[in-house]
Amino acid sequence: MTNQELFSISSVERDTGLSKDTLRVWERRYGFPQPDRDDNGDRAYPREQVEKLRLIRRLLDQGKRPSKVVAASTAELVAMLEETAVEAPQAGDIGETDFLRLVRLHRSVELRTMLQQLVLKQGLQRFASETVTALNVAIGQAWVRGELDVCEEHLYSEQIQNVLRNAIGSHSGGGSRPRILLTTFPDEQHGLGLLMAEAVLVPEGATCISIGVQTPLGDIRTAAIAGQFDVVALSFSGAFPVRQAVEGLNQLRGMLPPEIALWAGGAALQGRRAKLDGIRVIYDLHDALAALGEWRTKHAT
Amino acid sequence: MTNQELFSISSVERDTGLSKDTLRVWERRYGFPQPDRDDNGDRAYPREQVEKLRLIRRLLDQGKRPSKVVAASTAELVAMLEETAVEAPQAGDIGETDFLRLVRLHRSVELRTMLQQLVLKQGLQRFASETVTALNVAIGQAWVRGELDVCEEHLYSEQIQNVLRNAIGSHSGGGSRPRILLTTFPDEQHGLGLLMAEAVLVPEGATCISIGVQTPLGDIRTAAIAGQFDVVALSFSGAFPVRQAVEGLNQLRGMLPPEIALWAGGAALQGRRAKLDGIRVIYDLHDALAALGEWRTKHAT
DNA sequence: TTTGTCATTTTGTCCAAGACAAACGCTTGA
DNA sequence: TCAAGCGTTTGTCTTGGACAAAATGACAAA
Repeated sequence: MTNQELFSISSVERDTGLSKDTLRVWERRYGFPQPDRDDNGDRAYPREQVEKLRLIRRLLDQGKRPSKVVAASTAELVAMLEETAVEAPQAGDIGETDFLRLVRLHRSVELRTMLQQLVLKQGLQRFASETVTALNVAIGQAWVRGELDVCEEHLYSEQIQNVLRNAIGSHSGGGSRPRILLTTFPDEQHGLGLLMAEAVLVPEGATCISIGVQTPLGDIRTAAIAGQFDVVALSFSGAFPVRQAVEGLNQLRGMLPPEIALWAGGAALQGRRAKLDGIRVIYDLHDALAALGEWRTKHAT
Repeated sequence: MTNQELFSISSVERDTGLSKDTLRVWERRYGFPQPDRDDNGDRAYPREQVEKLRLIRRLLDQGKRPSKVVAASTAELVAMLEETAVEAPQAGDIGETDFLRLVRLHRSVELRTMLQQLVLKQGLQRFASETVTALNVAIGQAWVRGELDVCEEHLYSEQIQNVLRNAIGSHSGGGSRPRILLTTFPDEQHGLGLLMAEAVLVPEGATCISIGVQTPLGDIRTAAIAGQFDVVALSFSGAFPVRQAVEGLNQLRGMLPPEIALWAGGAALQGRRAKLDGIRVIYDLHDALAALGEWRTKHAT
């Protein structure tokens, strides 16, 4: 499968997140990718094409259209990526360069120490809402520039998780209200947003229960009712199709009893607000605090 | 997509882990599943067929052959599953019934408290190597019996992760040897095994760095060398195809410099030992301790 | 009894080209 | 400024055939 420098269509599907069908139809329509064939007539993708596909994937996630990018040259793709790169919000007390250096050099222990010190210095809430957000952007950009490999991205993600989960754990709240259920829809894989939300809400005394990613709608409803939750909070990464998010949210709103609030946040929803009756859209992590305040005002006994 | 009680072929692929191709070819060959069709002529799987597919998946993971199970009735499947159900190892200080009750009732806070108390009482190592193992089995069996839904499985997994990560974090070792890199192969999604291994090894003073799941082989090599690791440890869940594991391990062994040890553990490897020259197979978590001892003896200065 | 080789099923994945609905982006009209 | 209409783009689903890798079973040799 991973022989030498050639990848099967399954490997490419896994590595790029593009379905086999999509890969085949792009080849037919745009002439790219154009894999070799092995003895069996099966597609065999050279490494460079797979890497180009990853760049394309990135651009699609940013909203570009396939017809504009799939046929473009690698140089053009890189140019587009650097053009659309948002300027990173300042990471506050952290030298972004130093940070990236630690990730790139696999200095995992130092990386973790540094993150933990930041938590202590800034407090959990500010760390999650500002620093982690900024670091995510920095990592994303470095990835676009080809400065990181998969493994380094993983390392970063693991260490952030460790630090956040540890810090959240030490805030063991006493079960006060509201009780918030955190999760994502079935097609969403990224769970870091949930952890960041938890990090902001738990210090305020909310009881947060995360049930991880990819929960079917019916199960969310069951869990929310059985667990006597006050709020169900969903997270959507930038890659999540907006349409699907809106549709699913409205459907879930109809399934939940009206006394359970529904919150939705994440990159996919930034700038959207229409067609979401009865749903509180969370625009950033500070806004999550505002939403919590609103809920408490409304439910003050 | 998830309208009412009907699921698209994509949803079923996601929920069961069976590829679209497999679903279609089973329908052609064995007459099951036999989905309805929507207005567009697309397959629309009723909920009960999806659930039956999950039972089948479970049996396949246990080594049954598709021809024997795909055409069988639901009752027969359940019978097979209960027959092959291994008797659960005793969970030690925990009433398994009590535990399952907490998961099933979504008493997440109590669940977490109970787990944390167990860690304190048993110590992290015994907790990970005995209790968590037993609980995993209990959860798996309850799931087969249809007593749990996806969401409850997620809840359990999240809470275990929280407790383990917290406990590991408080053992912050001082960077002593060996330095162990923990990860899984690209097709492996389950990361709990990594965390359990970490929980056993960290209290012994090893420096464990987990880079999460699904790391390409080339990246593992790069990370191992760049991070100056002494050991690379891989985890394989029961669902992982043995053949692929052995092949990948041998390939990785060839890519790594000989001074870096390679350890492999997890349900998929239990009972295997052939064709793994230069690889230390870890049969259970106690054995991980033995492997650590061996390494230290060999590298004593 | 165990071990190794061979032939025979079984089984998952891949291919091709066509079809179509949903989403997009544009223009038009209020 | 927003809503509605209309081509165009685009991902997913379809069918049926093909084939290699894996599992099984039969048989011979150590």
